[in-house]
Amino acid sequence: MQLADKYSPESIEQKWYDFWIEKNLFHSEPDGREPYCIVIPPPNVTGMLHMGHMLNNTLQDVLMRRARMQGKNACWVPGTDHASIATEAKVVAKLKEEGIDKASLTREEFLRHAWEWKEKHGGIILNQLRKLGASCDWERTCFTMDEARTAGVLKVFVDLYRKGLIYRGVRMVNWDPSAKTALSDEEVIYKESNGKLYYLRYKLEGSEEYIVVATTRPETILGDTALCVNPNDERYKHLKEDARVIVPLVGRSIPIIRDEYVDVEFGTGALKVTPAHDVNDYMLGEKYGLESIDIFNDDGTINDKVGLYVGVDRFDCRKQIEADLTAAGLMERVEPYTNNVGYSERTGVAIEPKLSMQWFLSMEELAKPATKAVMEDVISFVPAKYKNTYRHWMENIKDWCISRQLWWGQRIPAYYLPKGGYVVAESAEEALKLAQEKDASLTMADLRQDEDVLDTWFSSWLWPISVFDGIRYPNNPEIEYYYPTNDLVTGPDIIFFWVARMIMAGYEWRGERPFKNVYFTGIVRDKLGRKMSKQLGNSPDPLDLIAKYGADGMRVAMLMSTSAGNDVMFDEALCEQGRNFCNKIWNAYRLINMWEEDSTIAQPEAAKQAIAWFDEVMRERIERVAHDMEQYRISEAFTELYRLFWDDFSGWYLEIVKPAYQSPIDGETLACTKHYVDQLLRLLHPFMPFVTEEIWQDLKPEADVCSIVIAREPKAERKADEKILARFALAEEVITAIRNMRKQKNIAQKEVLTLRYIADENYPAEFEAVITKMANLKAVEPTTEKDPAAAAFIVKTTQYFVPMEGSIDKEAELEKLRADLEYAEGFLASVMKKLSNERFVQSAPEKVVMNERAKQADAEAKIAALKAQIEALS
RNA sequence: GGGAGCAUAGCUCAGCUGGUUCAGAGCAUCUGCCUUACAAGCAGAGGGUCAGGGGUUCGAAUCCCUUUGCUCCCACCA
Repeated sequence: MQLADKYSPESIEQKWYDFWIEKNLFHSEPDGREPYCIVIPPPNVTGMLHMGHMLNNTLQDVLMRRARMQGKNACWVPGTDHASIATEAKVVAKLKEEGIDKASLTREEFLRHAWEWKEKHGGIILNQLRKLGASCDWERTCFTMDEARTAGVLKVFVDLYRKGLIYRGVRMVNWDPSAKTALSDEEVIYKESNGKLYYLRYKLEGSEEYIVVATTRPETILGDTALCVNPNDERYKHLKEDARVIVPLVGRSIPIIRDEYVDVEFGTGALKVTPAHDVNDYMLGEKYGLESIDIFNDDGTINDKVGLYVGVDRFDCRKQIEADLTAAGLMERVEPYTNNVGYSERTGVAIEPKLSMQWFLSMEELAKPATKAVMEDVISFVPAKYKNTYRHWMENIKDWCISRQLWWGQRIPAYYLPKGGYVVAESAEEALKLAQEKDASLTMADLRQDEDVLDTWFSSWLWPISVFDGIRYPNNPEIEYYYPTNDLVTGPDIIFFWVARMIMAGYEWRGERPFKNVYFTGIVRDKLGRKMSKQLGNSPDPLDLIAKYGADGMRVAMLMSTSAGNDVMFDEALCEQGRNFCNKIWNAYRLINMWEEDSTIAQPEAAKQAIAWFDEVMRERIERVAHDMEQYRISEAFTELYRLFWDDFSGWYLEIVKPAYQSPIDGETLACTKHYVDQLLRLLHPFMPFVTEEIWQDLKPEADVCSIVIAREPKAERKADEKILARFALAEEVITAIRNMRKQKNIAQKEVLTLRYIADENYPAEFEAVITKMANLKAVEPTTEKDPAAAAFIVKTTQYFVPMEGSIDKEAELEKLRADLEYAEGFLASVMKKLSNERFVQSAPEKVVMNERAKQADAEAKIAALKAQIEALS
């Protein structure tokens, strides 16, 4: 086959992906082999691929493809998440564009629109993953809200309810006034905001005295039902036990209560208490039996409870109240103030603490086995530093608010009865049966299902089980075979949302961990260190990058810059490097492909030597890569292979065995070289699937294996011979020294030279042919005498001379030699200092001391050689 | 307020149980090459007080303390 001189990914990637699908190489069914399974962190069904997905899925694909090549039954389950709030918000926005108000629709109508939207946009993201080369088992694609998953969720809800872990009640929750739903604590993000601290005057009833109260939220005075001071505060000791104050503007009379909760140091030491709109105030309200006045509508506007500012948005109201208080002389002063305000993770609006009726899941018992599993490394976290974070959260876990006031999601399977009370069941039919046990006269029409849906994470926490339908059918062969899964690759930002809860669910419904290892990736940042975001516009479209540099190039960029738990500073230059590497691989193959075999010619000595060496290099590198991968040092593993291919194979091996232009190559060398290419491609394939497949298919080393996807990973049958590697390194040094000399003395590479050496044990005689070829020498000769007319250098302890035509610059040579000598002597001195230290010799391990003695011997030999050369020259 | 982590070449980072693979890699820079696989390349070179200070040790980039600077997580005194 004629190959183009540049690798062009666009023409081959689709071809091979289609081929893999056609051959069904990514599909897995339970069989006798060892399973290797990853469940994908399901992206939002209507989402688009971003750089974070790229990183995450590249890593997963590397793990998958490697396991597959190890002969395991590899199964990567893809899917999407219905993402209740995010998707509902998108659908609402889209309807609004069309002039449709959500409020004007029935639940059924809205859901029809939502499903339509899902059918249209859902799955785009999964197609994008194919472009990356993701080897998912697409036949297994799941959706958190499809039939099987939904049935599982309902079953779990009923199960937890019957176990008494799910309860319903009025609690202070995080209210999102934009999405008009409650949120879990995890969905609230606290950010420092520049606000103001307002000092308001509360007039003491029956007196002209004012009590000044500091607050950041003056609009909540509408809901004030008490004022609170610390009982030990001298400033307020004069107040009567039953003293009352008048809420400014509102005119309501409220009691003054005394509680040590109030910080004397803060503000004026007086606190206004609004039980409906502040968590701490709520607790005070409970304690002292205060009235709770909810002043907000669900959308954050003021309701008509008080009759003031009705319908005004909370932030407008704050401004108006500030003005009105000032006008009424009730505003003492206003100070700038920085405090933390909670915002909704999804809609970005400020959260309103709100009392409301919600469903909760009691977490304490669920957390126990899950905490233990991680702390005892039954499930191991990579990097381990996240164990602490995890433990802290788990040990202080709060009940999970699982109800959402949305329509897009799994509807809570609770059915209310006409005369009060409710039943919980997986279906309306079962609910009716339960209801009829209470009251035989009830009919379906009497049941009213709860309006709320469940938190999205209430379905994703079952993911490793539910993708195999293991909730509904806990003994089915699939779940028995694939569960527990092996690795989970995800970001640390969802450690609480998802990872922790999956672990809890795993133990609750399988009595077993859901996965063995969790690999936490970092966040992808731009080269300035900023998080990539739509708002900043600093996030490149990954598909553009793939189009420009190829999927393999893109994958390399991700791999080069990542290590577990560390953020990725993304720079497009990395993609370029990735693309260049593809091209390097391509051209190395092109070279080999051009060679013409002549089985009658003898194998050159240099080629024999190169093969002897490269066999060991392969062994060593295979082992190192395996070792790195075991520890999830994926970036390091890849870098090893990058250097192996580029430096060792292309830079050294190929240059050594390369026949002269248009000369044929001997059969044995060609066969060996092709074997190396085959091995290298296999090693690289998990990282760079497309380019390796393209070349492998051309090479066809195994007639009965249709794709490199299912070819076996190379193994080192024994440990590498360290001595051969070390000896070759000496030869490399000699070659480099000669090249250096050419450069310094302006001798063209083409000009052939002679090398003389004074033989000793550090002369790599077994690689003499390599040296001859790579340094372009006409002869290599042993000698016993120093040649003053030659350029000289020393490698380890061996002296080398390159006779020069014409004179050499004696002074320059001498200067260099003297500098070397000085360095060597300094080095020897530091070694001797250690060795003459009795305590060192006594306390250091024998190996270390031996090493120092070897250093001493080497340094002494080198010094002797240097001195000899200096003498010969001067 | 509590906790965790980071600081090594211009940039991004390795450096695993303290000791010859200890000061490294890639990118960038500089020099010389369009040498018939690859200029998306080849051959070379320069560049670091391992954040500052102290300690432990025969020996510290590595362990301990401390200062400074940055990042993240948790908590939320209005």
